[in-house]
Amino acid sequence: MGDRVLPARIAAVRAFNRFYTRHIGVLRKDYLASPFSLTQARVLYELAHRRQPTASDLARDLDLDAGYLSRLLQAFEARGLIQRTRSSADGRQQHLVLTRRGRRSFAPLDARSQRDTAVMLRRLPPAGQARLIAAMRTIEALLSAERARAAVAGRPSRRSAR
Amino acid sequence: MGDRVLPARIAAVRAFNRFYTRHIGVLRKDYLASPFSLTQARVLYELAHRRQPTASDLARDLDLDAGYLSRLLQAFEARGLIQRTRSSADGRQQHLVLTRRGRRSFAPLDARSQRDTAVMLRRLPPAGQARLIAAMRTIEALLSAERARAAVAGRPSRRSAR
DNA sequence: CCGAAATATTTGACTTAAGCAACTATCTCG
DNA sequence: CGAGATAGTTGCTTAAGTCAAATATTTCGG
Repeated sequence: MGDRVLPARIAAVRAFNRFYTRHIGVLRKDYLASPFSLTQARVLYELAHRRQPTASDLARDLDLDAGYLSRLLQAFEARGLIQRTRSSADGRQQHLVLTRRGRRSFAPLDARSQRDTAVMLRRLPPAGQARLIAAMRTIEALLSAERARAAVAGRPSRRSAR
Repeated sequence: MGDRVLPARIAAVRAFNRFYTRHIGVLRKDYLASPFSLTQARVLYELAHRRQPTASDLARDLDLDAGYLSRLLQAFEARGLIQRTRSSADGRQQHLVLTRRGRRSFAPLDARSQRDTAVMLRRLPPAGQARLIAAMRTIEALLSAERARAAVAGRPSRRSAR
């Protein structure tokens, strides 16, 4: 198993990771005005876009510690943002749903993120926008295909490499 | 100033941001084995790749709190990883340099990140690698041009919108 | 050159985020 | 049934990050 990957390519990927780390950090700052942390916002986003996920669904997909998430959800419930109902199929799990109030709280956050993204895009000419998005799609496609391959390579039938 | 940005484009960008947030989170995990946190690693990286930056250079570029950074640097100095010398040009600032020991400590971290990136790239066919990197370059170019434009639009001569 | 305002860094006090391990309640399956 | 798995909770601890006040220098108008 030789190296075979051009150093320049490695450097380019790492440069991008640094760049985007910073970029996402900037976005993170923008969330600061809201009453939610970035992690909370990510959880709310998932809750808003799925049908009745369980806590472990969220923990797995957002890669959050179960204990941390549990407390986070407790706080959401205390604030009346979500409702939790024990699964009838499996009594250990609970299905999570945003309440009307939860949706109302999340809406401005989502709207703001949408607006900020629009502002950013508007600074680019339409052709630039298209190129940006095409590039993003390319990366997503390549990296997720890559990750699938890695999973197969890792172990034939395990759920995650915890 | 109308909206004018296609909703599908906004959604695509936001999807990518979520995707990459997760992706970077995974990378973050990989750093856990090292004796440095992600932020520490980022600081070390900057120290390794610049000539005598000041603390405020780092704080600005990595978007770190000055107080937090100050303590971080103190710890590095205590561990003998960096040396700080007061600037002769401006006595308030100090120039930071990695010591030999600092470089030695950083080397394996850097090597590991390099190796991990290589592993990831190796899973893609060469053409895929090229497409990935081209896409990354495209995004970097578009977003940094965009940011420059935003700065100009914001205020004609301010250093940052703190 | 003086003094006000700006800048770089430090320090103290505090809040929040996150991680780990142990524990309870359910479920699965031979 | 009984030995693991799995879902979620709780207690405990540490790391990360924030904020404000303080100190030392520098800059610059008048």
